[in-house]
Amino acid sequence: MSSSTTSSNRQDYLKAILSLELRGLKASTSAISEKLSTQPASVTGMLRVLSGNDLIEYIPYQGAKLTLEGRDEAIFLLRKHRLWETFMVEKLGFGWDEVHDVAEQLEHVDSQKLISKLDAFLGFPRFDPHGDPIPDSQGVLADRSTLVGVNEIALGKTASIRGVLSSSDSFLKHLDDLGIKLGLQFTVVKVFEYDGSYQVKVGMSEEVWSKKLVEQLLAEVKSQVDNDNI
Amino acid sequence: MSSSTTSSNRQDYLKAILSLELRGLKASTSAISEKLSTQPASVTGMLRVLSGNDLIEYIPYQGAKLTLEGRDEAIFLLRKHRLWETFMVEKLGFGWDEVHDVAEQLEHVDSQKLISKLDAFLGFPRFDPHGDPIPDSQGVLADRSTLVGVNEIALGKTASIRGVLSSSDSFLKHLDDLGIKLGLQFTVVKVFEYDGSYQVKVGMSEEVWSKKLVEQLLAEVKSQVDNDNI
DNA sequence: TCTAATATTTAGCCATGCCTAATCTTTATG
DNA sequence: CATAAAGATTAGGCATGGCTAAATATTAGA
Repeated sequence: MSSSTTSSNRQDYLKAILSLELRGLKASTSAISEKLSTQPASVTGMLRVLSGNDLIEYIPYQGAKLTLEGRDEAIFLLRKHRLWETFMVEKLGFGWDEVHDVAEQLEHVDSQKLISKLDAFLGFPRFDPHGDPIPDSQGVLADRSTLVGVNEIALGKTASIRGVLSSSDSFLKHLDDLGIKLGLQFTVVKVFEYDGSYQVKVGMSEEVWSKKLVEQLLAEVKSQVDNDNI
Repeated sequence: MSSSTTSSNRQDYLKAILSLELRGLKASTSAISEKLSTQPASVTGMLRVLSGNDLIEYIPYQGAKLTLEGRDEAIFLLRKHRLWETFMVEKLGFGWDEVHDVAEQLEHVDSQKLISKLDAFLGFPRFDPHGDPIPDSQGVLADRSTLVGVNEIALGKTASIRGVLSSSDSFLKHLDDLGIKLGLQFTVVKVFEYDGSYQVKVGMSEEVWSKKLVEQLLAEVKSQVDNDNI
């Protein structure tokens, strides 16, 4: 189906390197080893292999850089991961804090056709349940700058949740407990400062969003690079 | 998620053994090796391992038998395989001749919860697109004896396609070409003998079902054991 | 700049699963 | 029942991808 011949294992390395590059960090041996929970010595061995396959450029002691080919493959993994997460949340009713580990497995299923059909089935979503952009079939990432923080919404306006800036399990669980889901429509009822930060009261029910929640939602879009859901 | 700790590789062995047992054959070294396209010597090695894990009973030169535990695991694989196939055909619009290989990968994804949610999403189907029964969450296989062959349907009656008795790619492709899909409703217009076999003309369009098709659909349910879609 | 701390690589090993060749067992046949 | 053919197992390797310990580079601090 797909032309990929890279093993699931090696794909994990490509993902780890992409994740580092996306946030502007150097893909050093130790950074990769930490991401994958392997020993640095193991990473060195794999970097040699990936380099031999022209998936990365690797100079000893200097870290790794994805080649175009390696980047394409890593982006496709990202696409698969985020489409599967979207599927699980939107269609199967998973909580968005539950889907990462399973998507981690699903993304290694090798079939171009499966993914393009899944994409169509989901209505070609541009963002996943965490609000992270889903690469399209050409590997292009949507621009998230069209999204605004909750604090930017005028009083009385109606909007809906498209994503969050942190995908820590505890935070997502917290949102679930508050009844806040992806796609939820709400009206801004009141915005006020509290304890040096914002509180936003919305019309979806009587809850006042917690301070922590608002902080997360207020964060600048550029802080997104800290959130890799890869 | 799932309690399974059996590697994908070993799972393939369990599936192969189940497939043989379901059709009443002995799970001999050579039979397994043929199913998996490995060398007999490799099978011997793996049977030792599986036996050590109490997934099979293995007596050298005597073949393998699944233990209860091994059988449960193999049945769960069958369940996953057939649910994924159903998903791909019913929801994603795949042809039923295209889904086997991908399901082969998807079935190794390890999450009980994913499968029970998928099952619910599909409406707890009892048969997959090939008409093979899908084990329920308790591992119980539905009884296919409620299905009847096309020749058993009285003239003028309406029925719908629930499955076929052969899942060879060429046959499924042939059905697709004729516009015959799972769930298709039709009315029996005419049944007649031709060249020693049956032809059935149905009201779905002007096609006369081909001799080969009719033979397949006429076969007795008990011949199902020849058809393993595992 | 020289050294100490940190990062990286090399060397040597282990486990998983596969393979071929050689050596049994079992089964089938005269 | 003896023996050949067929089937199964053991022995010895190979590739992948991990690990630890030891050696070597790089970087940071005095």
